[in-house]
Amino acid sequence: MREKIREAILELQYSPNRFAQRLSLGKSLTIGIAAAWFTTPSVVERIRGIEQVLSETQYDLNVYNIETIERRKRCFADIVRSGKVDGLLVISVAPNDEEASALRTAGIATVLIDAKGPLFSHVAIDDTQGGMEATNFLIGYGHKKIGFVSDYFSTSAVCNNSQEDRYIGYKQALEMNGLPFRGEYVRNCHHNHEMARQVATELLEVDKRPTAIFASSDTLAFGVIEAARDKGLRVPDDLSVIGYDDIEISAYLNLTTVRQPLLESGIEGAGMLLKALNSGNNEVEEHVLPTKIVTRGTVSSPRN
Amino acid sequence: MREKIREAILELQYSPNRFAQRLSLGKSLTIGIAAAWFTTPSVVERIRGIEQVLSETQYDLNVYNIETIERRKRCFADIVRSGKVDGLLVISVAPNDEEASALRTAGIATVLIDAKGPLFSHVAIDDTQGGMEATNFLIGYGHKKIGFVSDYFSTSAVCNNSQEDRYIGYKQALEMNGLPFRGEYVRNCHHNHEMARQVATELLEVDKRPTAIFASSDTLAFGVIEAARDKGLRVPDDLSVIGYDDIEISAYLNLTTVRQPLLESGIEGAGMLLKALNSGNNEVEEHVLPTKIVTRGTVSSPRN
DNA sequence: CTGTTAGCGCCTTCAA
DNA sequence: TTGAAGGCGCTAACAG
Repeated sequence: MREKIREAILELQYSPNRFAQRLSLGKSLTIGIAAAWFTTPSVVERIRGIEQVLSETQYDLNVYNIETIERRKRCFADIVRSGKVDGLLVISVAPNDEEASALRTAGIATVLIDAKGPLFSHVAIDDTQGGMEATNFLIGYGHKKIGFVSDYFSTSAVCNNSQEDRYIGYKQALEMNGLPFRGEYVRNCHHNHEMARQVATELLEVDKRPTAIFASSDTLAFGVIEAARDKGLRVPDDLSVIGYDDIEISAYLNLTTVRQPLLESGIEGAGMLLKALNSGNNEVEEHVLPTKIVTRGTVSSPRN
Repeated sequence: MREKIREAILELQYSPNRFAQRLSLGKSLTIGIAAAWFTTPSVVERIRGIEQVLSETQYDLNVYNIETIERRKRCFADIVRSGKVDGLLVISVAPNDEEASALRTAGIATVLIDAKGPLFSHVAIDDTQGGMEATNFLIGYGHKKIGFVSDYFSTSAVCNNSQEDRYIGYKQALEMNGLPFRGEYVRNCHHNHEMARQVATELLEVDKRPTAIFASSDTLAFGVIEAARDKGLRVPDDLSVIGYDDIEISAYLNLTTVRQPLLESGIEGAGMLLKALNSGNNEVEEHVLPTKIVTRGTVSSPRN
């Protein structure tokens, strides 16, 4: 008799109406991704990992763009109120305290990717470690005057601590190796290569200019290289440059850089969320993914 | 009395349960995007345009990834069967006849972006025109031996005719200007710069090598430039190169290229879909967006 | 203009 | 094991 039903299901191509299911179950059967997903290719790559996992699943996927602070606020508020999603993946953004507790009390399982927060499970990249490795890598080549170029820390709208963590790693590496920290070797700018070019130009005019620069993203690294080119400095002969991210174009431009496991971060994050959703428990789990140096052509030993 | 209800709504923060609404209305109140959205930055940019429009709307947004032919099939089948979406935006892919009529009979309003199809409204880019303009641009500089490098036409999984259209434009421009078409000036390869580098290398070894190459995408153009560099040819002095797309990195690399209105295509497509959804009529509308040449540093007059 | 009711399609509980 | 019924929250049609 069960058999008969099974046959009928096949014959009629029956599949349950999701909307009725949701209404009846009081669940949305949907997972949300909140991300500033148009700002950088890396976010897209993480989303790709998530999608890879969730497509094997019954869950629908809703994507929310939180590029501006206003949209971000609206998005979180909406999510809590509407019950649109059973689980939420937040990429490269840490919800503030208010948002976090709202999410928590609404019982929405939440996993942070590329961000940390005390209330939520997260899969973060060890940016401090990555920054340290990058700096150590330069030191290993014999550099002693090492500059650092990064975004402004924690831009208000959408932020995690990755920029700052890389900076911390940079400082730690200097310290570990008994190298002095010099404030004028550190520059911040908005996140595009043109701005990086400007600040790098200044940086290269400093007294006892750096022989190597660690840029906290590949995009910035390209600006640094432009600045070097402007001044007639050859890379890596006169100036070594290491980036961070390993975006697609970096291979083409032969940039030595620090790669973070983007796809994997999405896969892991989605896996964690699924587990939480299935088990119903919401212990906070912390995963930290390692970075890896990709050696290409923009780092060498300093001359003289 | 209406007033009382309004007050209560505000006071209780009431908002209707979307799932119940959907069930009752028999509508999904959702718009789907079907795209191979991880393959190229341009797709992401189009999605961004769509999102910009739809975020002002009551519609939810569901994104479907149709990177492989199998997923594509499953996606369309699922969409028609499940009634997951009221409207569908398809990016850079033309549904085949079977899929198209299924969509049609299921009454799912569909708009194609960067693709054409007789059954659906679409906003397409005039790639033939763009290919013609690029070629004419080179001819305008005095080039007579012009090569063409592109993807293989219509890769099976996910395709529109853009590559082929650009090729047609290329041929038309030659013809219009009384220039001979030479088969050995045309090369196809898979879509990455490494492959382009290989075929361009061959192309540059041809008897009476081209003095200019039109690459049907910027990524391929970079491969062409690499090939030129390998052979000690200077760009643009010894070889002019024009690309297509104007992806972000092209400005950085100073590539002369053809820009297509990516964001706008998303905005327009979403607008058309909304209009169709609201009016209920499903006349086929055809929008064609123009391309524009971005003059930078990789094209000059041929030497001697 | 206000109030009531049936029904959307499913799941869960309880009765047979 | 199988069947019947109530309810999820809303909309639409109808009655007062």
